[in-house]
Amino acid sequence: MDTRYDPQAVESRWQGRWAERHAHEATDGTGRAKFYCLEMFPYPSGRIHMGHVRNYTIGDVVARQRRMRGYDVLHPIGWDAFGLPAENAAIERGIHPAVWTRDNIEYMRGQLQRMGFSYDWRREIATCDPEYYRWEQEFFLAMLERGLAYRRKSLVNWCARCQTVLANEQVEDGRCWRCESVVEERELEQWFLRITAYAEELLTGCDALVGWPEKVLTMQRNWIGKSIGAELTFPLADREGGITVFTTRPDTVFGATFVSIAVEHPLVAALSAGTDEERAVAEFVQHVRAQSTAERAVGKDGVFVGAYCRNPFTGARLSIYAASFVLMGYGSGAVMAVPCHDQRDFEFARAHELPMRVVVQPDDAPPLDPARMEEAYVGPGRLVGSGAFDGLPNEEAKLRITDAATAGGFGSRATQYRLRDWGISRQRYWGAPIPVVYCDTCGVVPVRRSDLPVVLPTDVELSGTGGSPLAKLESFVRTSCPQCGGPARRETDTFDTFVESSWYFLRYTSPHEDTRAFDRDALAYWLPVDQYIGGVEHAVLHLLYARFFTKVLRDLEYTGPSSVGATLDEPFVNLLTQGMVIKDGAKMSKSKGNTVEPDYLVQRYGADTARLFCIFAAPPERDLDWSDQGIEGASRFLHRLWRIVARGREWLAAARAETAAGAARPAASDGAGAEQARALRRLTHRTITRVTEDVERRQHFNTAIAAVMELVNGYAELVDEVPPRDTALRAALAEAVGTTVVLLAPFVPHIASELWEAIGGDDLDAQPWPAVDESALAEDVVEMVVQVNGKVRARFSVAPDTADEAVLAQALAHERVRAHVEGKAIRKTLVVPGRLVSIVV
RNA sequence: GCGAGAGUGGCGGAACUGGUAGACGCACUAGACUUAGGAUCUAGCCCGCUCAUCGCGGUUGGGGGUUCGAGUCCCCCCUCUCGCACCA
Repeated sequence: MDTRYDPQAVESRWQGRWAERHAHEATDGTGRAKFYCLEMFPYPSGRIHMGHVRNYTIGDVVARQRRMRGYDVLHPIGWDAFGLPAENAAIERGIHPAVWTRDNIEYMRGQLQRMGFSYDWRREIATCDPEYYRWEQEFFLAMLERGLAYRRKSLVNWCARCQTVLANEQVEDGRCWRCESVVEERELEQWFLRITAYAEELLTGCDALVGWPEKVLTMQRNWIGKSIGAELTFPLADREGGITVFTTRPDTVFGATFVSIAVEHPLVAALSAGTDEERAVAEFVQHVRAQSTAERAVGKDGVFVGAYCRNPFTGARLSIYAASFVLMGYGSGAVMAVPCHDQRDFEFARAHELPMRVVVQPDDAPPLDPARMEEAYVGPGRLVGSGAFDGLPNEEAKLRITDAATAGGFGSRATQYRLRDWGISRQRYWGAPIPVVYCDTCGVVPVRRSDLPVVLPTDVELSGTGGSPLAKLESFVRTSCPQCGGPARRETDTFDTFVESSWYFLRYTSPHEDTRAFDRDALAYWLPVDQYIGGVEHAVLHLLYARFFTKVLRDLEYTGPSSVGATLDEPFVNLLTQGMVIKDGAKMSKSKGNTVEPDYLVQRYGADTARLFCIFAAPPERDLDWSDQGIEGASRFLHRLWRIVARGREWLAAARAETAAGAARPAASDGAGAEQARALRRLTHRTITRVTEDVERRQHFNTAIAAVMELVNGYAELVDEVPPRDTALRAALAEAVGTTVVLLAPFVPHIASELWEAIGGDDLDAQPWPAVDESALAEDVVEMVVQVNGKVRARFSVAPDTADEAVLAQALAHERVRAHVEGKAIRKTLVVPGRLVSIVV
């Protein structure tokens, strides 16, 4: 063993050995408990960044530690390989997306391997492989059959110059990111997945996700946005029909003084037709519709449509306004306006000089006067001016008024969700084809399952203009109708890439299965994922879609009861969302030019140092501040540990062998040596306790490292080339050093393996996680703190089992305590066993 | 605006159930070893008073409260970060 630590040599040696031995492959049920550890798979963008290093290091620590704990661990990796950057590369540099993606995967795979991540490489998948996406096409067909997938017109961002649809991310200040022409909205037929059918289950399911951060659950709940209220129909005045509104405040219906409807609402044109307002309304509608969503969010404009409706409870005539802030996509696209009890309605009413009625009076405040109100009153209270409902607390009135509306036939209870169905069509080339064809006689026809996969052709021309390259590829577009055999055209849109990432974690359980999507038994054995780790930026989209897909695939019976498992309702039991990597106060990103290249770190310091820094510098959920000195510190620790072990390796190995052989120990151990040995063993076993807790329960990996450093500090000066004469101390040192190496194995596996070998250990990968020797933890003495009036005045040692009275007597006898107590009356004393004595004078 | 999270030394961060605030690391200072070192080792390192050890006082964004005891619990306020942003 060299006395100098050479990370590159150590790392390539062990990485080679792991690959040879297939060291980290899951074994699929050998009677051991399973543990599925998963990190969000990367997009093959070219090279890994520090965010990946951090994410995958955290995951690797968990995976390696659970393996040592005896679990059968599944720790897979793959590539979220479809997506826009590949197309951009093609357009800008003339490289085919498939080639670009494959090359990136090759390079990044090498990078991940050089980091020493313990993946089961046999299970590697890339979502752009037809062997992968064919199952997704099949799921889509099954969803189509069940009405869970459907087609309707919807608005897209369209660049007329480039002749293409733009993703929201490609619209910058309302302009095309590439040619800077103004982006238009266009209505296109799009495919949707009916995620709203699962809104309620996705919402209530959150309650069971106790292993998820509260933050993420809150974001999901808000995203789903359930509102309970009522639908009320306001009959039109002077003509047939009515306007249905959704409200969460049916208790305020007597205070409604007008009705606002969305500019897209079909009644806008119908009602204004033939009135004096017709022209003004048309202009307003056109004006608002030309605005971007952002512009629309600013103003609270509206215009009278020239017609009236009636309050179904009072019969009062209410004017109808077309208003910019009413959304066609939520509720019924119409709202009853109650200026006194809704802030937007209040502002709108003031601006348009519309009447205001107070119908809820707060209990403990002066009565509200509409003329003097400065803002709407939205708090609780009792009803006034509400006919038969006067005097009711408003919460109760919600139910009573809704019941009355139901009885009267003009209303009902209603629940609304903010969640919209998921539009999955992308007018993009580099994605999985949507497996349907369009036939002039039969209409929309699904591709036969036996004809799957619909393979994405590679012989396309990518110019970035003129629409989807698939649409121009005759050999792809022209096909025959599966139903009538006549000529038909293929769908040229591809799936949103979030579709691929919604089920990849299921596929890892049987990635090479080619006759069905999943081996049910394998899936039931491995799922759910025990620990999922990724960036919080996926808190809503990916994590919600994945939950949705899990439930859909359950209902389509792709997953489900089998010999080894029950129904899979939720994919991820525990979720860890790691923070961003920050440098110079901003997230590391290419555009800001503040990146640190993982390759550079590996070359300069080694993978173990990079891993150690990521783990040690911050707890995982917090942002990680990059620091050049921090990585030096991590490197220094590993070099120091190397030197310590190198210094004593021969006798350490011998001492370990002796202990393993059960050789008699206590022979040559004097009082001082025995005392030192006991103290060291206490430190060693306390460290095992702390590290185990930190890794398994608290997931505070940074403090786990701190604990190991304390252990090393505790024995560093005792390790010398010459072994200590005392055999007990020698054994305790060998144990301490061995424990250090084993505890560090999940974090810095290469150097740990090398050091383990140096001190005579065999296969570190097969080494169990250290067990705590409870007897070693026992303290001979405990330090007691004495507080006088809450201030620490003295400390002294006692045997841990000393009676409280004896402890108190000893505390009072302490000279420093006496100095503070003398001449004063003791009002109260308190003994917290093993901790402190509190005296109040 | 709503929701969530966070404010602790010069810095990253510890302190888990209310019980020694500042673990561990970085930076810094002094010394040792050295031709030299940005290597390594030893010691110091929250602030103030004190020559200094001892000791005393103060200190977890600010203010108040509960308690023998509060970074931790409760109330009010301030600042920052993230998410959703007209959702009726």
